[in-house]
Amino acid sequence: MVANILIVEDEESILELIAINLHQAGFNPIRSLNAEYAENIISEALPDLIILDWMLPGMSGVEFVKRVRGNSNTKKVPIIMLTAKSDESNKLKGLDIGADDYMTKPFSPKELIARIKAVLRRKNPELVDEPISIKGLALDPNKHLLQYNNKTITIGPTEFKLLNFFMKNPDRVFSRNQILDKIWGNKSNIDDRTVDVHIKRLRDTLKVSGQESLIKTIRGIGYRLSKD
Amino acid sequence: MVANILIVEDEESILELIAINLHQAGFNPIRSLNAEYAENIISEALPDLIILDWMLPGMSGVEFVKRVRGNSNTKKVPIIMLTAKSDESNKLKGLDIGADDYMTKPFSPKELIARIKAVLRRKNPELVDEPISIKGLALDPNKHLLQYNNKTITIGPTEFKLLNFFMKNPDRVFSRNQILDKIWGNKSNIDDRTVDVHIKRLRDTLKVSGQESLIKTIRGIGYRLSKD
DNA sequence: CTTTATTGTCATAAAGAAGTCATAAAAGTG
DNA sequence: CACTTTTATGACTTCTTTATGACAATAAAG
Repeated sequence: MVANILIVEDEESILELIAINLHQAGFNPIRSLNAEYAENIISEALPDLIILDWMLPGMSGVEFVKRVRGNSNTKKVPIIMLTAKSDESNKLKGLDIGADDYMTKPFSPKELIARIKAVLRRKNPELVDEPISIKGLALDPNKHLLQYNNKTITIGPTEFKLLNFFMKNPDRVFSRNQILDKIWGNKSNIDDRTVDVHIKRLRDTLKVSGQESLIKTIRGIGYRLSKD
Repeated sequence: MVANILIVEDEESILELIAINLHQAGFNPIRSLNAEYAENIISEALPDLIILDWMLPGMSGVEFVKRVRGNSNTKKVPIIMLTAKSDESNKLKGLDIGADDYMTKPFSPKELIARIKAVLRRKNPELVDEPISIKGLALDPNKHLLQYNNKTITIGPTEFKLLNFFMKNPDRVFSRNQILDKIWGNKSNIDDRTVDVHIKRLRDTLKVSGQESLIKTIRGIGYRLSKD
């Protein structure tokens, strides 16, 4: 449940600085010194977010964004652009061509982390490791702990991930395939119906809190958690 | 388990002043008059924290921080920067490039110690030698003593460090690799599973106090100590 | 230089989870 | 209501992960 963040930055010291800060913030940094190598990485496994320098040797940042956005597999990956302070005009251009946010250098690592979290919260809420509470159920990803009115509930790994996902995306319906993608990863070739079984197990787990119907079945579509 | 603190400061009187104060506070000061020598020291044995003057002959403090942060072996070492009062702008720059805290000269030794402890508490809580007590278990790092209701419990060195670490970081889950980093040091190439064995030994040790399940297994993730 | 403690590793046992499937149950449909 | 489609559930097997005991190497103590 750790977010993989691809950093594309040609200046090694900055690359490393960002990587260290991401690591300390609990993310998994993936380093790339140029856009070409970054494309290889992406084609192998989709990162959860890309931090991209505007100025790159070879393929430029703009070109890279265009290509990422142009490919249906990768077009949804959030991108944060890094630009030199002077290039104010680039900001608009960057957002225009599809970046989700931008930052001017030099920036504080703290702010970078904050922006990453903001973007992830918007795009992939379940990847942001913040405690969340719904209907008396409190889930804390850092502590890996689920409590109901301060009483700890024993819960299995997959059920924990499932519940975390649903709690961070309340009131939305997800198909079994969407759930498989998010929880099992987009490479798995697992049966649709396995989701049913885990939903069942999650409901059983939640029975002790009387919240066994927290997750509703939307017939023909999938499942949904209602936050109130 | 005494924290080694490297001081990089070209003015000898200040260097000595800091060193003496650190020594009195129970730390182990290591002196360096310039960044180049400091690098040698670091390459031999990683200090637990670095106190770094901004203005140095030869390689500057900024450059030094960059290099420390740029090396994967040393990138995690906490750094406190010392700057002249006037250089307010440097403060931001220093924090930007990766310092953990900064102080303006002149400063009081007392404040310095306080900041060191604050940084260590944040980065390496287990190095701050303060007694701690959880669920009737009292651990005193200074005395290297573990007691349960005033009865001394015999405990091995590694198990002591482990318990100290967990008690200073309660309620948080740590992966085996995080634990290896913290207890064995980030250079060791020790097997993951060795952690299991030491957890087992620690649990055995704690059996006499009936606290053998103080440290919980979080399957697929790691281990956690619950403080209540 | 013995003797004793401590360490890290390994093989194996034990425990826990995961995924699949068959069948029951429920929800739509006409 | 009879029939079809979809979901819930329990059982079972397989796969992973963790716990444990034993051992050899090393360090520390006497």
